Amino acid sequence: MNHAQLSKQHKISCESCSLSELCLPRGLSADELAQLDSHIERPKKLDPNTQIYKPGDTFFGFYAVRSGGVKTYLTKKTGEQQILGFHLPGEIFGLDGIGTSKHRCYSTTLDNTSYCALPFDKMDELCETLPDLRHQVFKILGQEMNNDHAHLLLLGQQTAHERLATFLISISTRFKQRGFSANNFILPMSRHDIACYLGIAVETVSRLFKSFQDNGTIHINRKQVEILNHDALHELVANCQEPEV
Amino acid sequence: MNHAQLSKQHKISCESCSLSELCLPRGLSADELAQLDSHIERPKKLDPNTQIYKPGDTFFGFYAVRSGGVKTYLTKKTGEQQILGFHLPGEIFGLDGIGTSKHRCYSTTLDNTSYCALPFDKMDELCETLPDLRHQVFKILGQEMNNDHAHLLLLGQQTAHERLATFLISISTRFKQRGFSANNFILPMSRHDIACYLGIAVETVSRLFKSFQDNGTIHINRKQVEILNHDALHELVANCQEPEV
DNA sequence: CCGTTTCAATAACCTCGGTCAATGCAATCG
DNA sequence: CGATTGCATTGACCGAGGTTATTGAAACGG
Repeated sequence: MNHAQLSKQHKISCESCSLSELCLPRGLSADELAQLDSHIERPKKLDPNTQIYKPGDTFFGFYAVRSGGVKTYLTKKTGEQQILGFHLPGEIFGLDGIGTSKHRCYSTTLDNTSYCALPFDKMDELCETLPDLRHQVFKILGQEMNNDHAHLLLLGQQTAHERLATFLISISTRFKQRGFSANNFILPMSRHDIACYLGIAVETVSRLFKSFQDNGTIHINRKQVEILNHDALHELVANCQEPEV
Repeated sequence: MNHAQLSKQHKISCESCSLSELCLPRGLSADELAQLDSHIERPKKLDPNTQIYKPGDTFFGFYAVRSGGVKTYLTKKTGEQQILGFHLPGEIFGLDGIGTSKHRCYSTTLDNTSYCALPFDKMDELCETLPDLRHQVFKILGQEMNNDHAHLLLLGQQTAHERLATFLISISTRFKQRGFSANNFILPMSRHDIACYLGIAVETVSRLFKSFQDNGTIHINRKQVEILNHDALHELVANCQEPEV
């Protein structure tokens, strides 16, 4: 992203944002959007590996990734991380601590990253007068919960193969939603981060990427992934996920 | 629980409920409580192992356990369960599906169980006029999220020993909050359920209970647990949890 | 451009905990 | 009360994946 684009970005509103259909404004009317918009703090640009908040910090409110990517994670006292989620453009993060008014986890950029922000108090006020926004907030909290539940199923019941396949499918799907190729993309996170998200060792991630490559399912070079056999990937996860209802 | 107690229970309100400080009404004024109360459907009594809802069912709203216990879980296509949570008296469940208006998981009683219920639509209406209730709702959603996050840390980063110790401490703490003994209680769930919650095999649960008993940490007979060495249990989990902030 | 650092890949080894199978033990019921 | 059923325990075995150590390959900084 060059400087011209960036400075232009600072002037944009939710209304003109290409991510609005994936983000908080989804489903709001023009009038509602305008009210929301006026309280949103416009993109802040951050370097890779920058901490946005840490446990104990005062809860702020909604953050929405605008470009780049963010990881949220917990640590054990010994330092090992459990990554709770990767957040791509259009996705909301920062809601942990909505219950305690203090953050419980860490949040760190993966890449050059910019995000928009909406303080919880403003959101709360708006919720009083804008039922659609209130519903949207519940919806986002609900999706967050559903993501966590799927992640619990992964960590509790899936083999390492299944976990990595699930992960690749999830990333691929989300890139596609954002208008990028579903079959050719660059992983925004390190092997270490993938391992911490999936609850396996880095070495296992390496071995499995190699094994997926050896049987022709994917081609991978560093962070560049090409999915060669979409069906093979889906077969791997066929029996380890929630049945469709 | 005998019939006299039960029929008496049907007449009670949130105001007179001994669990209200653990439950949805927590922190509400008398007036707010009255408004909330009028929309709450009073305890329904269920047999053990009764399904309350399943994936695909229309989302109802808030359920609060009044007596007994409830488990919520996902399944893989092959049938294996991942238990997402055990819900003791005063705890809220049923919020999965708040995002999609359809439930995503199963919910089943562990025991003879009764619960109160508040339809989502009523809650939503009340949220418009009762800021305290709205905050309480956000708080409950946040706690739910924090629980899930701690559970993710457990499944992703803890050994089987640590998982079982964490589990025992959690149950013990929650019994204590409810006015029961922290060191002598009856597990409301089967070995199978414990295993599914912790992401380990039933056999491992048995072996670990035995090993905890052999080194004098606990005494266990079927579902009856006595914690003999509280400190030993806490030492086991000392390094595998989120540091206090 | 080279030395340093960081991240990823590979290999050898080993252990935790899963799987399979048999047995024990309680509760339930005809 | 003996038979049945379902849950829990125990033991033997073994393999997926963790651990440790080494090498390789980009990225970075001077």
